[in-house]
Amino acid sequence: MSEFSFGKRERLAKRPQFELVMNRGHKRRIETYCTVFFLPNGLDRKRLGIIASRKIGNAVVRNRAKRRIREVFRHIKKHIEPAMDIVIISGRDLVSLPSSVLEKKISQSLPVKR
RNA sequence: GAAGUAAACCGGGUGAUCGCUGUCUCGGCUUCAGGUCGGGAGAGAGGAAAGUCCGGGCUCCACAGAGCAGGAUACUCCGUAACGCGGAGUGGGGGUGACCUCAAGGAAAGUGCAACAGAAAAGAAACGGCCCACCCGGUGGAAGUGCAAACUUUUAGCGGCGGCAAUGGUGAAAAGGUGAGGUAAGAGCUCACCAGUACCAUCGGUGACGGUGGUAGCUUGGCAAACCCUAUCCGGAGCAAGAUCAAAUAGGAAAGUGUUUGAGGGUGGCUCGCCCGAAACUUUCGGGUUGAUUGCUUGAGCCUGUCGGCAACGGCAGGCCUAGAUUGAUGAUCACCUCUUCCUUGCUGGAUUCGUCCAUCAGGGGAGAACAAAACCCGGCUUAUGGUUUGCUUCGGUC
Repeated sequence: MSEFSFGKRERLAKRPQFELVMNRGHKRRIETYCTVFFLPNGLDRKRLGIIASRKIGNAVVRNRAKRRIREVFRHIKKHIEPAMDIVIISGRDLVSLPSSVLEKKISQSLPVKR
């Protein structure tokens, strides 16, 4: 697997997994753009889940938000702590933000690889 | 050129890098199937994918059956798997016109409704008003008879009985309109013309209907997007349908009903019917699941040609395979091109209050590129939205 890929093994898929991270994990808000939760999972890889509710817009906007977060995660994932479950809740203003700025803001809020 | 009207088409393109989801394929590891890792090839949202408003396919409920209830539709013919959809027409209404538009059956089956205004809103009666010819009663005048009281006749006007529905500032709507005759006054009461209704004949049309001629009573209001009546159609639920596999709880406790005289279930309105059911079922308490595969994309499919048809559409021949996700796959970055708009520089032309302003062309820079994303699949409708082209109409200008 190449260093920028993002396959199914690296995703959170089920509702209980989401709830575990959001209840037990650390929470960081990045202004009005998004909210980040993270929790060590004891596995050999990190996993990402994205929530984009109907509040932020219609289906097109929600898809766009998910893709942008996924894109950022692909770029920054080699820098951050492995063995971590991460949940990102997209906010309303995230879509209008340039990706370089978004990438910087998210990577600052996550623990760096030791 | 401007304004309008109808229809058709497109839904940014190319390249590079990284990445996502299926399919096919090659190789490694493991293996009962298969899984996993890496590489390659090729595919990957829409005209509305949307709203979920109609209609169907498909699946299950019995083979989809009867009655009631309920719902939908409502000019004609055609198209279609079907429709509440489409096409072509007919008839109203609107527009100078191209064209647009119409929930377009029944109001002498019944029940109902009509604010305000108005005398009155529905078997035209009451009220105001008009008339008083006929019948009756007063009053005034005239004439006659009589000494007189009075009586008779006639006339004018009033009232009663009665006649009339033309008139009554309204109103969306007031019982055909105009003219003439007629009458006490009037009235389709009668007549002429016009409008409308019904029926008959005839011609054209598959038909809705239209043309022409005649007859009738002369005319019977509006609303059925009020109930209703008539005709036609509709069984219910939906891919979380349904099927298979695996795992888990396991045949737990209590109460009730019942074993052929049949409990209970299948079923989303009710009744019947039908099917399952020769034994279990229901309720409460307690416990446990809520995974994987399939359904799942070859279909009323798309394209091209040809034939039939005004058209919707259909027949035939050839070719093509074109998304199948499930926290839900199409994106990000960069470059160039296309379009729109703003700023700026310059040339040319025009105007000028000499400050500048307007138009065309060329260069540079910035910003923007709509509406909106499949979720079983089709046919429609509705709504949202950026453009391009073409036909036609009206008005204006030039030759």
